[in-house]
Amino acid sequence: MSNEVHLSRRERQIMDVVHQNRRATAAEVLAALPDPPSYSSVRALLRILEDKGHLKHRREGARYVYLPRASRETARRSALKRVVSTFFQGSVAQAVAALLETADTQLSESELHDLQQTIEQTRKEGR
Amino acid sequence: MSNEVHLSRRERQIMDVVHQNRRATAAEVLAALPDPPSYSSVRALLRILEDKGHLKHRREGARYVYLPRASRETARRSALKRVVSTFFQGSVAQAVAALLETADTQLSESELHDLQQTIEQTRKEGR
DNA sequence: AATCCCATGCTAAATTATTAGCATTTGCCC
DNA sequence: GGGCAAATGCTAATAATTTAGCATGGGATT
Repeated sequence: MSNEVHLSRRERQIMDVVHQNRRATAAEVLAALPDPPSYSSVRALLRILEDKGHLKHRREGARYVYLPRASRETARRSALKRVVSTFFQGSVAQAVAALLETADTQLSESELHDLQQTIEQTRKEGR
Repeated sequence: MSNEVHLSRRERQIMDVVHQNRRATAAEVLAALPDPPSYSSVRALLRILEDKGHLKHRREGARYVYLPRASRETARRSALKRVVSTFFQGSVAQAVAALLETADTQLSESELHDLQQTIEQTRKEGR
């Protein structure tokens, strides 16, 4: 095993499922995986991800519920950071602009309003 | 070979390098890779990525320069989309907010101004 | 045009990742 | 408490990825 920070294909798919659901059992992961392998394989990978420190689990009745070990905030930040640095040459402003220009996302009036507030506040805080 | 849309670990690393630089030679990819393998390995992977349709190359003097086959816009959109759906439950607004709150990014006054303009325009366009 | 340097093409071997099987454990319901 | 259903632990086989070696070709400089 590479034991690096970089996940393998399946490992990443599984982490994505767990992040998307916040938490997931082996059965849930299996159901959400593309080209799903056997139940057994999913469990093996969950164990590997836990060994590597990416997941932790809690017993819940008879089964294990897996959760990301890193906080939601941390995971979000690092995912965004990667995208901004890889695809936007580090420009947060450009990334935000691209998000806003995404055609298939309908931002509600109130969401837009909130964003303006956020930006206004950011400006005032002088960052 | 999996031939799926999902890239392997090295494949992904290499695509990231190419995206970050917009274009890259084998030597440049090698220099940018973590835990760099041999030159030969990098070239093999570049060829695989080309076979899979993720990269194309141009001859430039004696060497090949590799470029993403998908347009920059497309690549950006799909990267953002994945992050938003995986980590933000599909909420673009939350993703934008998170980008703005990232502590280690200094947004200049003028960038913030531009963003406000963009949002203003988005509101006017009624999306 | 010969030579040197640095590039590529191809292929086989080594390493990692992925998979499923079987044995065992756990919880629940009767 | 016994038995059933459904979970986990472990391990070995298979498949995919990753690697490097060796042969070959191109281009610039002399």
